[in-house]
This record gives sequence, C-alpha cells and structure tokens, in this order.
Amino acid sequence: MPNTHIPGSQHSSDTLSLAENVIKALSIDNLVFGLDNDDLKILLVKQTDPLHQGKWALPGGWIRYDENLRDAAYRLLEELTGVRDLFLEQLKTFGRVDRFPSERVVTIAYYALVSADKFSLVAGQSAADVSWQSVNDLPELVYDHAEIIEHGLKVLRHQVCHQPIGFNLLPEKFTLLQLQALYEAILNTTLDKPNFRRKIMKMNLLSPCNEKQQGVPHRAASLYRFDDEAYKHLTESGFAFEI
Amino acid sequence: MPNTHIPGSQHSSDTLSLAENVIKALSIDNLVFGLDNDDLKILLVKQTDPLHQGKWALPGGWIRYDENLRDAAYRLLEELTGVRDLFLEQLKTFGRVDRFPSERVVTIAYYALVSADKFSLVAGQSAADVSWQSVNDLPELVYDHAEIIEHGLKVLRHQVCHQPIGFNLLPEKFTLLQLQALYEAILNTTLDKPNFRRKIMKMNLLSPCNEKQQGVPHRAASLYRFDDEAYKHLTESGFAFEI
DNA sequence: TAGCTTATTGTCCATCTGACAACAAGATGG
DNA sequence: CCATCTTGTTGTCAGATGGACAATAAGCTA
Repeated sequence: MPNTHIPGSQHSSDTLSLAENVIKALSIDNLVFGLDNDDLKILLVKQTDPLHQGKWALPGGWIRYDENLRDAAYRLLEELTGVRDLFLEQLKTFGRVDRFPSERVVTIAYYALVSADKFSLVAGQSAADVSWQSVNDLPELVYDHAEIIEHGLKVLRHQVCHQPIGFNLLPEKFTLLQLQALYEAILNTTLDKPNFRRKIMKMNLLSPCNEKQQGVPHRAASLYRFDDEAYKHLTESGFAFEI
Repeated sequence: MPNTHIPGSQHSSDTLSLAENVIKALSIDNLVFGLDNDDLKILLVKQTDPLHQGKWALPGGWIRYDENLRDAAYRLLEELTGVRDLFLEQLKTFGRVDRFPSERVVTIAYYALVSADKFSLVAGQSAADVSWQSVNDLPELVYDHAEIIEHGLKVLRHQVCHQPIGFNLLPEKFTLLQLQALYEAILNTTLDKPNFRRKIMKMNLLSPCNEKQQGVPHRAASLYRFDDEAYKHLTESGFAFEI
C-alpha cells in the first residue's frame, strides 16, 4: 500500500532505477475544503514518519500504474481519511524541482468542497491523525503544501461565485437564509437578505418544496431544493451562474 | 534530446525498469493559439516516426529530471517549433490510463495566446513539419490531442473574457477598433462599436498616445496603449476584468 | 395581546446594457 | 469646391440590474 509522501519506504530509490533525465514519481494531493458552521476548514493528515514528526500534510500519495488520475485521488483520500462520496476536481499540477527532498516528485492536486459534518474521519494506516483545520489557522505543513492550499483557496473563492458548487453543502431542502449564510461564510462577507433572495430566485434554479421550516421560534421560512434539471437546461443555453 | 511522444526510441522501455505500480513517464504538451487576421489557429507539428506518419501533434515531449515544468514547456516548444518569448500558462494534466499506447504517460498541458504573424516557425529535428492550423479545421491528431485542444479552447474562450490576455496580440499602439476586431475573432461574435468603446474606456486600462492612425483612407482613429501599471493597481484593489 | 424575531415584498435610485441616432473628420471623385 | 463615402466619436434612451433600506407578514413567547 502506498505511503503518504514518504519515499524511502515501499518506494525506496533502489527500486526506482531510472535514467537520470526521467521523472521518477508522480503523486496526488487532495484539498478537501469543509464548511463547518461558518468556518472554512481543510482536511489534513498527520505524518507518521520520524522525519516529519508532528507535521501535517494534504491527504495524498502515489498513483498506480494502471489507475486514472481521479480514481487515484478518490482511492488515496479514502485510504487515508475515510472520506468518500464527494466530487473531486483537478486543481493544478505542482512540480518545482526542489519541492520534494531527495528525489523529483510532481504532484497533481485535486480539490472539493463539502460540509465537514457529513463525513466521519478514519485515520488510515499511514496517517497518525486526521482532522479538519481552519484555513485561517493552519499548522506547519510538509513540503510545498501551504503553497498548494493558498492556490486552492484562490480558485475556490473564484469558483464558488461562478459555479453553483455551494448547493452541495446544504441538505436537500433548505431555506434561502441557509444558502445565504453559506455564501457569506465562504466569501467571508455579508450580503443583503432581500437582494440575495431576488438574485437567486431570478435564476430559476430552485424549486419550492411547498413546505416550511419546523420548530423555529419565529416565522418559518419556505423550503427549496436545487433543481439539477433546470441547471443543466440553463447551462446548455449559455447561462452563466454569478454571485 | 527527447523525442516528441515517441517512446521506443531514446526512451525505450528497457531503460525504464520500474516497479509496475509507478508512473513511467511525464510529458508536456503545448497549446499555442495564434490569431491570424480573424482566424484562430493552433501550432502543430507533424510526426516523423513511421507509426504516426502524416499525423499531427501538439508540440511537446519529456520533462528532464532537473527541470521545472514551465521551463520544460518553453524548451520543448522552442526545440520543436522555434517559437519563443511568449507566456505559457498551465492548462490541465491529462492522464487517462489508455491515452498513450504501450506505456503509461501523463501529460501536463500548457497554453498561450499570441499573434501568429509575430513568430517564424522552424521545424526541429524530431518534427517533419510545423504549421498553424485553423481550430475550425483540424487535421488528424495523435493520441488524445484533439481532446486536449477542445478543453483548451473552452478555457481560452472563458479566460479571454475575464483576463486582459487579448492585449498581448496587438502592437504596442493600437486603435479601439483593432481591439474590438480581436475580441470578435476570438469569441466568434460581433460587438457594438460605441458600447465596446465605452466599456473598455471605463476600465481605465488604456492610456492615449495622443497620436492618430496614419495612411488610412478615412478619418484616422486615436492610438492607445495598454497600461500595465494601471492594470496591476486595479487588480490589487479587487478589480475584475470582464468583456 | 404586546413584543420579539425572522420572512417576504416593495420602493428608490444609481449604474449598466444594448440598440441606435447623430455628428465629426478625413479621403475621394466629379 | 462640394457631394459623398467611410470610419471615428459622442449622445440618447429604454430596459435591466444592483445595492440600500423601508414596510409589511407571520409565527413564537411572555
């Protein structure tokens, strides 16, 4: 079983007898952003090997010879953290010559956005610990992982305004205020309630459930669900999602 | 010298004695989009080896062990086509298990947008021919290169609306109509002259040269230049370029 | 029933957009 | 020298959009 960014164990240099001008290794790193109430966190694993004791890393590892890139990302994520059933999108490939010690490793980063509370974390064999860490208060990270996260955050904040990825974070039925709170948390700003409501409703992406919130100590809000069909239909006719 | 996507010559399998679950090779492929009058073209090289005789490919090849990714992209592009002095941006990494015959090759695609007439093409040793080919009428391509180009076009059309990359394609001093014609060519649409003019001018990205066009058989238009300083300043204060 | 909280609708104004008219400048041709 | 042509440049106007905020509605609590 591949290890997390620890050459010298299963993948020791002697098994990798290569011509000098060829890349020896290609790895995957996953950025799983998780919204936890109103805090944006990222999924990290603690390293086991003595070299990086106590340091944290993005969950990732080596790609198998007969494995598609995204499949590798899903496999490694589940092996290390127990997290599965989410959508990973390619972010960028990082390959600075000196980003990794002792040998050349190029890594392909994937990312996702989920609600943190929907997943139970299970540290895999080669991880000492797994946890959600706030992106505003990150621990010390191995290699260039801090740089990768910084880039991922930039892309995420851009994407969230241009693709309806935020909707995955909500329960099937949700109120408009829940949706708004979500965007406020990710974008780290405040939005006007009536205006946000109008903007969203005009897109025709939500279908009313004809139900109301239950058990709130004030007027109950209407529940809506995201309409996948409508979204597909709209994108096909050149619709651009914008927040 | 690395060859263009032709394993079996310099990089024959016997020099690559690897554990089976390790990626053997990592390559670069460059998508250089060139605007030629009002036609969008892409830079392709004709393959030399008998296997792919007559087929065309994106200019690319193997990454050296001690070479940064973007450096490899620049080197390979120049070696194969003679094209240099342009800005390459990472596009995406393609790694389907069966995208390449006989061995596993993952490729990192880079892309750029230039004016086709500013470069003189020189076919390198491992290329039978180099030329600009219209994206609307592509020849048969090797491997998954057609798929890569399709993805590149999608990204290019999006980027051109959100980043002022179009300005690189014009001479230092240009008229507003030249700028508009450029966007019309890339986006394959027509735009209203007065409205385009107002939109651009409101961005404060152009500084007037206080000069006029010469030798035109009608009223001469004012010349402008792109103001890099203004652009940097604007982006820092959260400005978003939009066409 | 008064008072609290949140939901939802309405209004106003500044700005933006697209469509198009109008005018200006220079060249050409009779 | 003037009519005409082409393109540049400015102006206008109706409709859409966005942000700020008032007003009203609905439900709970005390």
